[in-house]
Amino acid sequence: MFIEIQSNSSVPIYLQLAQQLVEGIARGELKPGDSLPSVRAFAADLGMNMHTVNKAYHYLEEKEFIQIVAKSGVIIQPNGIPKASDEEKQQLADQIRPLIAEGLVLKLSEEEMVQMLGELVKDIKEEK
Amino acid sequence: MFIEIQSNSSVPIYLQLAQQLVEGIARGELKPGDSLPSVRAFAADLGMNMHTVNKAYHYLEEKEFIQIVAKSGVIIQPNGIPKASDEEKQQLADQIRPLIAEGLVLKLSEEEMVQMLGELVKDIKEEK
DNA sequence: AATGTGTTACACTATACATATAACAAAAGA
DNA sequence: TCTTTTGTTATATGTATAGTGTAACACATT
Repeated sequence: MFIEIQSNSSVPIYLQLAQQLVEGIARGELKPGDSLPSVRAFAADLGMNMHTVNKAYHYLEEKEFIQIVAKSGVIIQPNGIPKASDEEKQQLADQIRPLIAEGLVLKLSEEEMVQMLGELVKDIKEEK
Repeated sequence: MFIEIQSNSSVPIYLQLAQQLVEGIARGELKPGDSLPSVRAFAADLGMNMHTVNKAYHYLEEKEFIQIVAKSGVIIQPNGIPKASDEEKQQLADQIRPLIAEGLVLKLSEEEMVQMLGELVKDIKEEK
């Protein structure tokens, strides 16, 4: 699992970390029950602070993508991650909506945006 | 042009305003050359501060969606907004990517995501 | 001449982000 | 049992963003 953090990005590094772990799960590289590094070990590995890793972990726990077992460790949701609820779909739609609107303003057709989506899915699923 | 600001949202209100103006442009409700309210009038109308409206305007100017004519007023890009450059497409893709990954983790198929996209396009384009 | 415009400059509060250090209590391993 | 490791909690510091408030400036517009 290779993590790349861009310190100059406007995306907070705890979020970058969480998002890349999500990609790891999407790619199947991180499977249910797999354990993640301890907050201290991961922080040292990535050259960031313990609390920052901890924040990424809690962000993912909030989404129920991982389980944090106090004083033991962190694992990928062992029972598997259930299919998106209506609420989760709505949340995703709410976040994508302004980006779609921007695409429309930039005169991208629906077909072009569908193609972009397809390329992203392909790119995420590719082992790299 | 009806603007609805959710003060409890984690999305900054200047961004909410900018995004809804973008939707207005995408919908064709705001056409090239149309003038926007002054920062003071808009702020008073929306119950927010002048600087907050100003921030939204500069956000849209940065994207070249509007033109700010100093000491005169603000208008929608009069020459029309050009089609997305490769860089703009890449920026959009970078922003959508983590959302697609999350969708995949939530076991949404590519088809379901394409359908979601289609519904968003339809919804944005609808006059309401 | 008066009004309206975006701009700029302060000041202030609140929150988010990130780091640093330290201590705690319980699980895990030797 | 003893030691290490674990996530948790607490305190502190510094930086940046968000949002509001007030005021003045210079230039267009009317």
